[in-house]
Amino acid sequence: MYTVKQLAKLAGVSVRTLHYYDEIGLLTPASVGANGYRYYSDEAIYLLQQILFYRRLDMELSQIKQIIHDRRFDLISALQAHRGSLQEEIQRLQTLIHTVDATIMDLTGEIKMSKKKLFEGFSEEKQKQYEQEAMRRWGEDRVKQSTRLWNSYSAQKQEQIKQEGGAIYTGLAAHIGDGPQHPQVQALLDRWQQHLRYFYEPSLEVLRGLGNAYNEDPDFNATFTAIHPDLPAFLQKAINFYVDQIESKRQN
Amino acid sequence: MYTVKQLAKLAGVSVRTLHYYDEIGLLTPASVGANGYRYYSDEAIYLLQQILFYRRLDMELSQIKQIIHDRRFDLISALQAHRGSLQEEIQRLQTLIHTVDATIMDLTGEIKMSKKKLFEGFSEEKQKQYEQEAMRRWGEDRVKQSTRLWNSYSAQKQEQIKQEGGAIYTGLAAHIGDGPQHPQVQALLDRWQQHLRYFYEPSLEVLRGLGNAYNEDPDFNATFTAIHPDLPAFLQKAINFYVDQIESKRQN
DNA sequence: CTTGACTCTTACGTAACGTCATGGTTTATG
DNA sequence: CATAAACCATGACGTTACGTAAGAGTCAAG
Repeated sequence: MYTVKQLAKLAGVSVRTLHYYDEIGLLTPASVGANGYRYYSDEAIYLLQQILFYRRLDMELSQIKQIIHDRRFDLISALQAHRGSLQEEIQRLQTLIHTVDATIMDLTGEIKMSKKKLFEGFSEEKQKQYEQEAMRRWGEDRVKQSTRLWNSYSAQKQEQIKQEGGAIYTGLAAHIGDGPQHPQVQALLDRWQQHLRYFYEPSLEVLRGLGNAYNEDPDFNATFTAIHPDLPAFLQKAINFYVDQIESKRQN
Repeated sequence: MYTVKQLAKLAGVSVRTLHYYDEIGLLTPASVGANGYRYYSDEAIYLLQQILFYRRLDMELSQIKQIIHDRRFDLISALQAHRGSLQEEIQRLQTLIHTVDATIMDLTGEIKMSKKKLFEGFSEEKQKQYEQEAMRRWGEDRVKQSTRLWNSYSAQKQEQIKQEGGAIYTGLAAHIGDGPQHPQVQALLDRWQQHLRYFYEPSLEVLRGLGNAYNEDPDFNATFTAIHPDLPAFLQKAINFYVDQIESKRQN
């Protein structure tokens, strides 16, 4: 038999918590003395540990109550449903982060750059729209040249190139956790630069432009976000670091 | 001038919300009539929209109050700090999901399989511990053979092999969003099977064992989780699908 | 003047306790 | 055995951002 204080200390919770759990019928003492004192049995330790386990998973006490006391309750389904809501919450937070990023960029004025849609673009109406801006930024002949270059590929080759582009982006997404300066990230940017040959002469200027481009174009943005919600911001940082690095090497 | 109802309808919030915002001094009416009615000016629309924007980012009203009313407040830093807490929350939820997964697996009895630590293992004390279990499962000579094989590589080659392994895992992590049955995932598992040649004869049985192994071994588990929190569960599903597919092909 | 739509303030409910406040009980000590 | 320290109890308020009445006053239209 344990008093509140003893059980609380054993389980590492507060006395108030035990009072509350008694109040809502989640964990009731085995007996109550004539003085009103709560006395808990050994079983309470086990139950409390279960409760604390589920609580750590962010489950609501009402649901824990069912899990613990209702034997017919389908625990697996409950856990799976809980897992689902955790996933949804993560999704929600990730879009929030994305909005915050966009807001920060908007405020710091790191915007107003080029437009370009690569592995899905270079075709149809959108292309013309991008072309105009690109011509202004990079000069008419370079753009026309790259368009000719692209059109010279077979449809199959074009598809293959697009896939390669996609692989690079997903590869970058896989290393988001490592930070933009990670060697593997820089290596992928190297690959990207090579990849850009399929479209035009891959200057660092163009690369930097692409890195900043997503912010102005919702479609471009959405493309990267679809791969990974953090990719746009990550890309920008990684490219900036990459280009700076190469440019400083050149100066030496 | 707008009454509460009018402003509420304009902004898509409840009257109670406006009352509350007035109460905490977040959005006060431009004037209050002798009858006690609140009258809001056009500026309130603009302010309210700002408030609602920050609210959508899950910021607390007290902080929004500072942002809106305290001109000296450092908005950028606040947003960055907020971004940080969102990130932390995501991290926390991801580890929760992982725990939930482990619990579900534990309950459904999808456990008790092999142990093996690949691109970080095959060295030192841990190896012996794994070896014993492996011998029981896969037979003594096969294990000894694989150990001999591994030791025959140069240190540099071993490093390279480990890196290749890592690349495959990060590749898999990049496709988590596509689901375990995605062609690219299956292709990566193909590569994995090839990769396993560096260690031993890569049977499907071994592959399936690896897929299930993470659950029993915290270290193995941690290795994959470090790459991507969802990778362990994802791997297991993907491998099962992959192995099933190949085995059914064989039968035909 | 009535009716309906609108306004106000007051206040409880939400989740899971933390934090007093007040008063009774047990245990240790002199 | 008296007293103090430690422990027990219940009650109630505070936390966040409102939702949801309740009760009462106000305004415009018919």
